[in-house]
Amino acid sequence: MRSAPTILHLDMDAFYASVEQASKPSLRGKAVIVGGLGPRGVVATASYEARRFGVHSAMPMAQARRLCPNGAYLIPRFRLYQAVSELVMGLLRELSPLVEPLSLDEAFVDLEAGGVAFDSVTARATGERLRADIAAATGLSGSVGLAGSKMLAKVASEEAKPAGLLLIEPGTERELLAPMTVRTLPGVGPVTGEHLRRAGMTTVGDLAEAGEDELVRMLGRSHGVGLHRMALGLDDRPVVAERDAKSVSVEDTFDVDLHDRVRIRGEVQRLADRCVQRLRASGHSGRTIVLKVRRFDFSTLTRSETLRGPTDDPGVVREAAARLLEGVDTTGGVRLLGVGVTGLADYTQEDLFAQASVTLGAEDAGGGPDAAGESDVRDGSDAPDGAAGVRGADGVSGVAAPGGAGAAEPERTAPGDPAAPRPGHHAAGADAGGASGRHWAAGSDVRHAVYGPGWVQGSGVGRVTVRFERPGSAPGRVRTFRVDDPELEPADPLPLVGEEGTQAP
DNA sequence: TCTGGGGTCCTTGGGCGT
DNA sequence: TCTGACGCCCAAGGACCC
Repeated sequence: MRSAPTILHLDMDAFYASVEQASKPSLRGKAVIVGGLGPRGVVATASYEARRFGVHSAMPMAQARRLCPNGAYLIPRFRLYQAVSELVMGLLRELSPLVEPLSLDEAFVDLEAGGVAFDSVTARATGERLRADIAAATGLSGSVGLAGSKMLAKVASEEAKPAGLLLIEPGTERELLAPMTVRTLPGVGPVTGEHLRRAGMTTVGDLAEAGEDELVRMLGRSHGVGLHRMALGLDDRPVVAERDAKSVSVEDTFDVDLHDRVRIRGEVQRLADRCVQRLRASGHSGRTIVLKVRRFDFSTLTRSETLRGPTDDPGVVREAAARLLEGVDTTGGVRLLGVGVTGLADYTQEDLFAQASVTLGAEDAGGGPDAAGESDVRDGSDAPDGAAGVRGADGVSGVAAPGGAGAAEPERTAPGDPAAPRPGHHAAGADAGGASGRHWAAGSDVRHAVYGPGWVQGSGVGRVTVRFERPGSAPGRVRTFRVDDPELEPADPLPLVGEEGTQAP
């Protein structure tokens, strides 16, 4: 806690949905829902217009569609969000070297360390200027909270939403917090919230009054002490610019539960490969391999194995994951599989022990960690590497053969594909524009040789519907083409402001 | 009518060396 | 040699966050 409100928390308003609205003028003022479009998708972000229908983050997509049947449903375009995020983070770094990003759309900034603010007046002015700079650079709005601690700055930005700024004057925090619900405090989710409610505590003031001992008794040492301090408005965690990753993982939820053991093994191998790609891209190796399995009834279990040293060898990770899978009962079906690596080493290093222990050991009496031997160093080349690519881009493939042809692959069905090409109706993997299979994901960017830049509004029955507009333009016209129209091709997103996306009226 | 993906942190309990 | 306390590592699960 410091004496001046010089910790800033920035939270971009409905970030993904706002970026989509900025890049697609016809969606401005409309209900926009970004998230997974498959049968088991959930909402990542809903625009404020959609929230009026009761749609919110983490809600199953099917439920969102019932509440808001006329909304525009889009898959996330992370590369675009990342680019916009970098612009915004750049503006924050102009204020201070101490910037702590929490996600693509949120960050803390220590204004005092940047020398740009030292009291309420200068802090507020800095916050206002930041909001204006973000609007100018991206066309988006963010909410700003200013306070003497991270926790309070975050509470302030939440209160300021949307498109506002709130500064909490030091000395006023306890009375401000007291009437707020316990869920306001970071770390109080549905479970803890209910736990507290049953004990008669619903407001932050109740927690402050209950005292530390009572909260420790209920919630355990760490959580109890932390929560009590927060309830009193006390929080001295510093803004930390660099945070080391602690784990890397990938997981997939399947449209339909997997039963076939061979198929399950294959998916685990794919996930292991993808996980290692990520691991390597981040410049890490890791020592503990984790397999995650979510069963048909949503019960989740994890199995892990710690090697003798860190590895980034795909063969080693694949084998460990496969071994872990052998110990898991999958009868009844599996809805999600995941592979992760924790215990990360700073940078990649060839660790002979790790490779050897997996190759030789592990199977001996009890699978103890004592499987010695350090021969047989490999680079993964002896594993059936080719298998990895077979499934190709793992996009959930929205246009898969309507009616029939499904027999070849009973699992992972094509997502609902009713003929009517409603906006954003087709599931799709990642950002793929789908050049190869001529699959046009709803919301993805395209360019037509004659009509210029646009985006896919929907596709089906051999047709793709494109709206031709760009950031800053007036809402554009819609045209429909054959999915294999040679004049239509996938394109990169245009910048939201400037260059091609000029600020037209 | 269901419940994503990528993370972090905490707790509990067992095994093991000293 | 046995036993208990302690600390550490590992495994598993759970809550929470965006």
